[in-house]
Amino acid sequence: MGRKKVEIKRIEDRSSRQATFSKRRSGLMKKANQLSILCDVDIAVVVFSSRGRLFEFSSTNRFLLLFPNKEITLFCVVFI
Amino acid sequence: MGRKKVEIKRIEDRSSRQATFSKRRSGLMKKANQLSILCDVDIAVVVFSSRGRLFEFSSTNRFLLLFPNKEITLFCVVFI
DNA sequence: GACTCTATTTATAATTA
DNA sequence: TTAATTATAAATAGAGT
Repeated sequence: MGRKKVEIKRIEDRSSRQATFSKRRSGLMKKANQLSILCDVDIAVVVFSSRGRLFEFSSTNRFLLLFPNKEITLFCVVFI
Repeated sequence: MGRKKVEIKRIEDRSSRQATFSKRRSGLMKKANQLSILCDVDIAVVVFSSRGRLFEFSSTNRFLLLFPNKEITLFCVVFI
C-alpha cells in the first residue's frame, strides 16, 4: 500500500518506525471503527508503545477502560 | 477497496453484514499483527459479535486474556 | 456461511514542501 | 519537524461457486 512492498518485520530505523507507527495505528483504529459500525459489533483495541504510551479505541461504553495509574502497570478492558 | 464505494453505516442485509464481518474482522486482525511486528508494540484487539461470540488478537503473552465462562458476561484483557 | 476472482477503492511508503 | 502529495501495494465489494 505504498511506493514499495514492505516486509513484515521490525523496522530498525527509529524515525521510520515512529512514522509507520503513527500512520498504521491511525489506520487500525479507523478500520476498527468502520467494522463496528458496518457490522454492529463491539470492538476494543489497545496499543502499547514501547515507551508505555497507551492508545485505545472502543466502539462502545459497554467496555470499561480502566487506567489505574499513569504508570499503567495494569490495564483492563472489561466487557460489561 | 471493492467494486463500489461503501458508506460507513450499519449494513441492514443480514448475509451481507455477516460476509463483511468475516472479511473485515480478518483484515483488522491482520493489520493489528503487522503493526505489532513492524513497530515492536503490544496490541490487543477484542471483537464481540452481536450473538456474543468473541474474537481476539493479542500480539503478546504480556496480555492475559481471561474468559471466566462460556457466557462471557465479563471479559478482561490484562496488561501484565 | 466459507472460498475464488477481480475491478475498484483505500491505505500507505516514499517523497516533497 | 510536521504536514501534504502521489505512486503503488493491499484490502475488499460484489458476483459467482
